[in-house]
Amino acid sequence: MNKTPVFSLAVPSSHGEFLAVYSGKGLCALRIPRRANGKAAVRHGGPCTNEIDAVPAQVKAWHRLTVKALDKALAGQPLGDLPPLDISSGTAFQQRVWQALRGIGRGRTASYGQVARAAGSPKAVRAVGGACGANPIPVFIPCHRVVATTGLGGFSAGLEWKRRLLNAEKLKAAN
DNA sequence: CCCTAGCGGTGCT
DNA sequence: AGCACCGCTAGGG
Repeated sequence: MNKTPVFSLAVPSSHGEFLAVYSGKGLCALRIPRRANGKAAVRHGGPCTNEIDAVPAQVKAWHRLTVKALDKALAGQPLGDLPPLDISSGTAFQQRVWQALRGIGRGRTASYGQVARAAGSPKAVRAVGGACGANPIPVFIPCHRVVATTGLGGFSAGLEWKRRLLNAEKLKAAN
């Protein structure tokens, strides 16, 4: 059972503690804290099992980018440099969707149908919802920018978060 | 406004 | 293989 090492590191933020998970290829997951208000929170599934000094330099460098970018994101500002995003855990369809999500600019939104088209499966509208829900790197892969034609649509980490993220970047985009 | 049917991918038996 | 989910949507009362 010799598997690739994975490192989980906490990401402090103004709205609670996120958890970043790194594979050998880059950031492979970003967990949003339970509570939108960031008050209590921080019971993410697994503890940060890695001793800080056991973390390779490259992961540390990636983590610095993550911390900074998350801070920007919560402020609705451009993210700047990101670590490489390792989305290899997804199915082919999911990866296509996640890739398409990255094309939605900050402060903009797209419908599930638009994303389905962009991902090359125009009728897989509902499935896009599923792929968004399975997005392992929310915020950086902006699934929060996908909204239903009738309203907000859903968000696995809680609609408060979706609103907050959209709101933050909308205010900035309105400059 | 509230149905309803149709849709495609995913994860379970 | 089958089946029941769904972060959906367009169309029709």
